[in-house]
Amino acid sequence: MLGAMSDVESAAKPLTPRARARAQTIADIVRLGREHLAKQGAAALSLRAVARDLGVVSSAVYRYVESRDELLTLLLVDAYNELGDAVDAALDACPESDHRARFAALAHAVRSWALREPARYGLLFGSPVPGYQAPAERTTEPGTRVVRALIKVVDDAYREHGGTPAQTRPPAVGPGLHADFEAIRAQLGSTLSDDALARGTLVWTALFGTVSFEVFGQYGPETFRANDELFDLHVEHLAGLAGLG
Amino acid sequence: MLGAMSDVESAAKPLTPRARARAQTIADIVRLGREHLAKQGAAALSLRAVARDLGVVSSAVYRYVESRDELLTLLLVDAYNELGDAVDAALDACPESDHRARFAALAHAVRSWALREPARYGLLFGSPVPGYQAPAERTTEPGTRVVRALIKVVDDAYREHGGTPAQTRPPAVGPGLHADFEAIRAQLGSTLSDDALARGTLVWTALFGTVSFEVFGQYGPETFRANDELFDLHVEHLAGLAGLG
DNA sequence: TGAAAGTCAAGAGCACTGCTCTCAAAAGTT
DNA sequence: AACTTTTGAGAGCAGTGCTCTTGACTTTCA
Repeated sequence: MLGAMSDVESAAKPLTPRARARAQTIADIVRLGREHLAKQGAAALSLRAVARDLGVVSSAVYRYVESRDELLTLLLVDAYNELGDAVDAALDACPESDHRARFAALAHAVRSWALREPARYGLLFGSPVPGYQAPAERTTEPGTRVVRALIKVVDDAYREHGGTPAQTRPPAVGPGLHADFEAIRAQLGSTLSDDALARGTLVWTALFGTVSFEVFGQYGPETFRANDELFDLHVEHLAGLAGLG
Repeated sequence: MLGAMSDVESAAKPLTPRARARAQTIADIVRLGREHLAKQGAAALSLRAVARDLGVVSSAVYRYVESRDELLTLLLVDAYNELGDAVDAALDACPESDHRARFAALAHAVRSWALREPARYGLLFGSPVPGYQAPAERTTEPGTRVVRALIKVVDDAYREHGGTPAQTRPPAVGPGLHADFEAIRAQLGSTLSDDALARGTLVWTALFGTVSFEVFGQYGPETFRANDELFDLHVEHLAGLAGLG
């Protein structure tokens, strides 16, 4: 889709009927691919199945999409942009000045999109598809939209009042979550408070989030040379968050 | 491996030569599967390739392993236990009393194993393999070893002195990481301090870690009913960590 | 208008996958 | 020695990505 459309756009000619039909077919392929991706995940994405749904023989789709990996790249960019759009929309609906609310909006936008599109989220942030290497020149720009938005939020906050230290009063735990924590305490024989368990689960998931980013190469190829130091810092903060003085 | 051995063990008979050979063959299959998994990832794991390496025709391996999914389960349990062993070993090498050091040891054990075995880590904590559903009765016990160890660390600390509040003095940033942060600031036109960037990256990865846990179902099937509340709490803490008062 | 150029879908085919079935040989048991 | 169980081989089915050739169609241009 992107490739074909940019070809057409760069030519700046009125679309010939043929070019229109071609762009439409590629758009259809991406749409069907997205549906398959959403249903079964990236590893199960099959060009032949897309061809069947398109009502065409399997070899025909190769006229429009170079390979399965090419389609995967199209879908990757597609998904990154949809997530980026969701985050941008959530931020736009927030007052410029309330930085905490803006962060919360960003976080919730990421989560709702991920829950709505688990397989596509998995393509972006899960284990890499074997044998597939995303072409950086096409994926880094859309792939960094969320981080850039996050940095802007934090940057704005610091520019305004130089980083407020974390509040220490624990946020309130609602009844539903309290019941979950009760069950966990019973199951594991733990005596940790609701607040400690909330922090603990965050430390747990954050630990694996940090490790996953490094293992799956989601920081970007050349972002961090001092990965060990970065991880040590993160562990320090997580230990503090867990309450391990 | 597990199935066969438990059959033999439950019979409590001395191993017949045939049973010995069978157990050995299954062990070989798991070993070869682990090698393939480590090289190409779960989605590319092929029973036929394993059969070739074993020097046997493809249908023969079905005498030992019910299906590809069955082999995947074997490898899943295998990986969980190796990670669990690594964490336990790291904890055993730590003084009982230094809870912060124990947490750091656990974290570093997870990270080194993950970096050593990226594809197997991906099987455990990446996007789910399409069409494969891990049998809970065989995977939950080994799959929860790390969390249980983590909870024990935190529990011990709280039992001893009731949860020390997080220290507020920022940990020192080394020269290597400082250079990385300089590059990031230059690239993004940010003026955030090293400490703010360290916290920011942790917030970033932690956000996606938390979302991934929920999307990929790594909390366990029935652990949290109040997922929304839990996420809100996590966002609160992350906002605090990011310095968004 | 008519021929050349460009574009397209179809089909066959290759090498791979998971998995099932049958059959004969090997191994263990009585 | 006869019988039973276990095992490996091979064929086969349905699926995959991808390539190549062939014939038909559309656009362009003289």
